[in-house]
Amino acid sequence: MMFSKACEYGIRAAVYIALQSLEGKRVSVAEIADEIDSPVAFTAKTLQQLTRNNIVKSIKGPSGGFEIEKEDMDSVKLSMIVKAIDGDGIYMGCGLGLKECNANQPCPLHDKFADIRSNLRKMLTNTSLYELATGLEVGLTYLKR
Amino acid sequence: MMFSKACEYGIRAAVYIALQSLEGKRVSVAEIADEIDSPVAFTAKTLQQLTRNNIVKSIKGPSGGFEIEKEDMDSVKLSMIVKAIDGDGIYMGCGLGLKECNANQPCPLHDKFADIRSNLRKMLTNTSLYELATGLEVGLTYLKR
DNA sequence: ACAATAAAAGACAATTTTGTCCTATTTAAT
DNA sequence: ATTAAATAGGACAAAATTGTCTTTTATTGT
Ligand code: FES
Ligand code: FES
Repeated sequence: MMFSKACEYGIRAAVYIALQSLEGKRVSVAEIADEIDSPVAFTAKTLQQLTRNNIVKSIKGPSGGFEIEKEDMDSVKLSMIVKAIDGDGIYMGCGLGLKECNANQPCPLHDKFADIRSNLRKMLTNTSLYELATGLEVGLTYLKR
Repeated sequence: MMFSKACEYGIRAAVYIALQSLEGKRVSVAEIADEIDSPVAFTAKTLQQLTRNNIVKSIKGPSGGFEIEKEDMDSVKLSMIVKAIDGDGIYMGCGLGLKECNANQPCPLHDKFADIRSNLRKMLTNTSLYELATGLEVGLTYLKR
C-alpha cells in the first residue's frame, strides 16, 4: 500500500541479507526468497536494482550470493532502498496527485500531508539495516508469517 | 504514491463538490473533471463509489449533478473517502507486506511504521471536507495546476 | 407524451506492476 | 580445460490499475 511489492520484497531481502552477513554468511536468491516468502525470480530482479545501487553486494559463481559488508550495514538506510526501487515520489510527491508538491501553490491537503511525509522521510533516513537486522537476530521480529 | 490515482481524483472531486455546494451549486462530472484536471469517465466511476458510500449525493436528470449537504460537509472526513476507494490497507496493512500487521509477531519495521501510520490515520480521520474546501474558497489552495 | 439532460452501468482498451522462464555471463572447484 | 553454481539480463505472461466508450436509467421541462 505504502510501498510497492517490489520495494517490500527489497526491504525484507536486504534485512535478511544483513542478518546473515552479521554471521559471515553469504546467501542465494533462492534462500532469500524462501526466508522472506517472496517469488524467487521477481525478488532476483529487485535485488539487481539494489546491487546496481551499491546497497547490497552480489558475487557470482559457486559459493557466491548476496552480502552486505558489516561496515556498510549501519550506513545503509531504508530511505536508500525505497528510493532505489520506488523513486522519490513518496518524499516529493503531492498527496492529491498534483504534478509536483509546491508550497507556494499548495493543494488543500498540503500542510497536513507534508507533515506526515516529513515524518516518514525522517523515519526512513534514520533507520539502518543494522538496526532492523538486530531485532530479527534475537527472534523479536519476523520477515514472514 | 501514497494513494491510488482513483483516490486522488476522488478526494479532489469531493473537495470541489464541497466547495460548490457551499455556494448552493450542483456540479456535473464534466465540470468536476475539468476543474480538477482528471479524466472524465474515470472520475465518473470513482464518483459512483463515493455516492454508493453516501459520501456525496448524486441527482440524475436535467439540473442534476453532484452535491454535498452543508450539514454533512463537516462530518465527511478524508478517511471515509480513502477507505471507500482504496480500502483500509493504509490503516491496517503491514509496511513490509506481511499478510497482516500483528504487534505480537511484528515485522522489523513495525514499531516505527505503526507510529507513522497512526499519525496518518489521525490526520485523515480529523480532516473534513469542509476544512479543505474553505482554504480553496479564499484562493489559498489549488485543485489543479 | 416527448425530448433533452445527467448519472449509472457495463464492456472494452491501454498501461503499469507483478511475476515467470530461458539464456548468458561470471566464478570456483576439480 | 571442464563442469557446476550462482547472479545478470532479456523476453514473455498474468494481473491490477487506469482510462475510454456505448448503452441504460432516472428526471426535468416543455
Ligand atoms: S501540494 Fe499537495 S502535498 Fe504539497
Ligand atoms: S507487522 Fe509490519 S507493520 Fe506491523
